[in-house]
Amino acid sequence: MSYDFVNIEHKWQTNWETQRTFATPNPGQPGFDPSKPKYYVLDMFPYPSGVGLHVGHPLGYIATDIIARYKRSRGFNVLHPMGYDAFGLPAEQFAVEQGVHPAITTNQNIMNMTRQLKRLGLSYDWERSVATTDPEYYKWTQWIFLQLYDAWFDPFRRMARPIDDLFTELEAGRILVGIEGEAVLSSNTEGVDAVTGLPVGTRKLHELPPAELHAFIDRQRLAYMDEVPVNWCPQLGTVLANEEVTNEGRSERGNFPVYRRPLRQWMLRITAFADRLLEDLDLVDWPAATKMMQRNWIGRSEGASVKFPLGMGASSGLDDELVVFTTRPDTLFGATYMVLSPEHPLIDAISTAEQFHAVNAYRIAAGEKSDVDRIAEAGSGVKSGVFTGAYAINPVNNQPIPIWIADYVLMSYGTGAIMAVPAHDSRDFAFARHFKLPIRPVVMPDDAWLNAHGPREMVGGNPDALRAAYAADPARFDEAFTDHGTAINSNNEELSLDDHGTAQAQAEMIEWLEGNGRGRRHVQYKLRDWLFSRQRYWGEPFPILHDADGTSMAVEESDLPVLLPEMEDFRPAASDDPDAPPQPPLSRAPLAWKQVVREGRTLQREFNTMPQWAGSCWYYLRFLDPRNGERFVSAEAERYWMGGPTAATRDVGAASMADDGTASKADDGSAAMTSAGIESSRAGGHAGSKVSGQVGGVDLYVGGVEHAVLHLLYARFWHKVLFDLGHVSTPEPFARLFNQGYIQAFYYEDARGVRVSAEEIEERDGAFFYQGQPVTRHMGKMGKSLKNAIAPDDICAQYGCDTLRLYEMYLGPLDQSKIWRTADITGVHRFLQRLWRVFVNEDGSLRISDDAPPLDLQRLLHRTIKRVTDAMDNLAFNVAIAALIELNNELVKRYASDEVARTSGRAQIGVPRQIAEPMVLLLAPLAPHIAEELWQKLGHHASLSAEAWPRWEQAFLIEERIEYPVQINGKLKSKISVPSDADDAAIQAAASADEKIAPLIAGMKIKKAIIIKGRMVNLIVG
RNA sequence: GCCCCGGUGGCGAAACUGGCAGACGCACGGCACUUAAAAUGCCGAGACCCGCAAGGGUCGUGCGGGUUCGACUCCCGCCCGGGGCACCA
Repeated sequence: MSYDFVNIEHKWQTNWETQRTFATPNPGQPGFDPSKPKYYVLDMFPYPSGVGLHVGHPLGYIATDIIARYKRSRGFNVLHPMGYDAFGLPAEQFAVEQGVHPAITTNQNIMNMTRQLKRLGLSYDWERSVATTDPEYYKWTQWIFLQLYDAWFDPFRRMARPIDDLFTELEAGRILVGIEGEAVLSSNTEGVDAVTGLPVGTRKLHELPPAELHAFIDRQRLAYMDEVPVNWCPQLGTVLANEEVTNEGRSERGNFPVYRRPLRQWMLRITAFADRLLEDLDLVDWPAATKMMQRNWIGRSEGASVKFPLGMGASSGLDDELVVFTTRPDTLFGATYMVLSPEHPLIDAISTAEQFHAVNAYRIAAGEKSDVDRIAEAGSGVKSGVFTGAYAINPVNNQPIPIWIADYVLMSYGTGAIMAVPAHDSRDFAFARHFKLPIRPVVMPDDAWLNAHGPREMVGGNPDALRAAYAADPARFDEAFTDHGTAINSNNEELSLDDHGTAQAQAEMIEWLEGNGRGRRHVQYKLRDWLFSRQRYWGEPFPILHDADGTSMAVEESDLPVLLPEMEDFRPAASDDPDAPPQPPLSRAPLAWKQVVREGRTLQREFNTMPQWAGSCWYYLRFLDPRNGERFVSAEAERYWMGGPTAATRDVGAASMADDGTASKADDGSAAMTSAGIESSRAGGHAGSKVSGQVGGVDLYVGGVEHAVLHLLYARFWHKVLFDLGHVSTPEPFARLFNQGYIQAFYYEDARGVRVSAEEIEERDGAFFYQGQPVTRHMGKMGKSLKNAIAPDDICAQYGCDTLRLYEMYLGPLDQSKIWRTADITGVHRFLQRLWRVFVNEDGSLRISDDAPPLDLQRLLHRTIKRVTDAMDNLAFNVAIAALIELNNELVKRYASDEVARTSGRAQIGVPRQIAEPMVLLLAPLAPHIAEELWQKLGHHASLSAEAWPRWEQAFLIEERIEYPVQINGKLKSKISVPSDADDAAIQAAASADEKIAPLIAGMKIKKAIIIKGRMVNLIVG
């Protein structure tokens, strides 16, 4: 009987489903074993695509399945769920293309993808499956949104707290309301009023009219509405988050142009968590590249904010000041001009009449400049700009300096204004040279730099002369000196930085600025708040109601979910016009949905929907308890599967965090660096497994690197809010992250550069043809757009999914990109065929003997167990498969060759059961169907998924004799075989006596013999 | 420009903590079985040189140095490829 994979695989997939083999009980449920440790292994869930899977998609799913099966046999309670991220643009666009309602296409696609995934034999607990579009799911997405809406960020404690606590803080006078309605800490030392002892212009709770109080509270929420410059994509008919816009200023989805435009939108206050999102990366075991991307995205810079009073020419009449952020406060004496971004709001107020025309012309030109132009300009180093006619006063020397505008200063970072220090910033240097602005050196470079960048005629000259030349005119040097050095020209009456190193000078300058109320230490982040609303139909409705007077309020928890209304026309209001107003499709919903009457007042629902990312921010929590109708997840299930610390431990951590936050100067929410709690857990070390043990969370999370910032940053943010509010027990959601590589394949382009179907390519004499026409071959990520996708269904039909699983894992390390070559499948397919044949006779009977296996075979088995086990622990499945092939080759050699069959008589000789059974168990996570079938043939009635992983015994790993390579002066010359218990002297004697070695060392003196037990011998002769 | 990751036979790749480089697979060559092919099994194989042969020698993990008895592995300086960030003050 040959290896009939079609029937075997179908049989076992059906069996697993009907026997509920992989259904995983929660604590307290029947069948739950509390004595076992837990292991939560998770895939990034897919969106249900209309074209289905290609063989690149399951790469990660196969890997997690192998781990899930392996961990089960290692005695863990394994949680391994799968679901669908079904809201969002792709699903909606597919529905629009098909002209079918997205609810229908989404369900069809989910069914198709589930069928495809089940065919791969993946051991998911399908009973836990969720779709983010299910009202029973998005009810809780809305509920979490309300947690954000009903929370604020307490800068004292550096954590999210219920909004009601804000009243407490107002009553206690710890929080005050500032001039512009902003929150001010009473501990703020800046501009304190001499009479009240409080910051100037601030008011306490009882001084506020109710409407202002309401507006103030709304502005503190973690989910708030604000009019901000947003990314507006008219062709998608929606606004987009910064993370969804490419560097070229186009939409990540669809590649449509995106325009910046002020609109009132929902925002989530992720910036409040910037420092914790940054610090806690040290707690998790993630790929270095992914951590790096998150760090870059958060973009933390330490420095100072500095106030520059406006001076001559300023027409505002106010005692205005210009605040800038700098990472180099030590160079303040070198600030010879200032630059505002062209969008800066102060420009109109300060520009002089003579310059107004030029300023306006520049502003318009800058606004029309495309992002591509700006990038090109940045690359070229050419700077454009215009003088406003106004001056500011440099606070350290009271000198007036001109204020320019230029588009190399971005409104979206810092304050949209800079102090320019041309001597020590390359952009300012280029600008100052171009516009002949003064360049004042305030940091002396080292001699090496001066030599490398000085005027040609001075190279190699006297260092003193070079220094003098630099101090006299840095413009003679070919670039700005931007490194640390020694301060010069940096003294005033109260401050002398000269001769101090940069780090010291920075500290002294900040001290001076703070002492004189001219500035303060400041940490700046690139991260901006998360634009959370979309003008699309296929998303979660906001659980928010608006009153006619403009106030908004939360939908009652008991009224959740707010169902997405049935609509025939769900299409977005797409347009080519950048100035077209956003028109959320829900504004066209039936009146019965749009209007809600509460306490006699008619309220209007929010018409925006949530973005794609909302559902994926917390799905890993819903899997823990997917059918819970009372809570988003039960506390018990959450604590068990996420493995968070016990309640007692957590209280200690929270207390220390509060103490530290209170003690530090967390004035603007950015100054407090590290909390004691985080510092101490960080001290636990950097080794992955140790750290993940401490932090809790998903034990292994596998997915593509494309989510390095978007999904992973958003999910961490939500998780931290839920953690602060006491809804989850761990500070981080994903203890260990693994990014699998992509599957690449050849694709083909015809003479016009149009891609043609890779399936229909013919190869002749190394050239490629499509329908007779020559085409060129390229390599790229497998997918629909390159027309090189291969469906797993086809491979399963032809070779079986065990073969597909093995092939994908055997291609190479999981985190690398790999090239798919269907022809190469034959290698692993042969392995399974040979395995089958060595166990099973042609008539289907088993070729197994109950004889004790020979010792050398036992040793090979135990070596294999060790190798496979180590490989599994390292996710090195290619190595595990190689070890199994090697063992199988040995079995074939001994028990299946024609020679053996002829001389011994078939069925008389078979694989010893003591070898066969452990081998089948080792194979089971990788190729589960054939393993189950063989296991059953071996006489077992239950699924092998309940069997324990084979153990290797040290005794079988020890050989009687060890073969030592013998080197002379480090060069391999011979090999000797020595009893494994031989001591060094015996080994050396054997080596010296070896027939190849003896003549080489004859008459020489052995200066030194290096003998590494069990490894090698190296004789040093002279 | 800055940051991260990588570079090992014709190809995909192994190599624990510095200890026999190339396990395992593909492709390839030879042999057996076969009318033949396929399939299957066995054998061979890093490159170069010497030898009829058995065998022997030299070189070899991107390049150049260094540390070490010993380096794919550690250090310094380059080259190439992939990815990320990119006027972020």
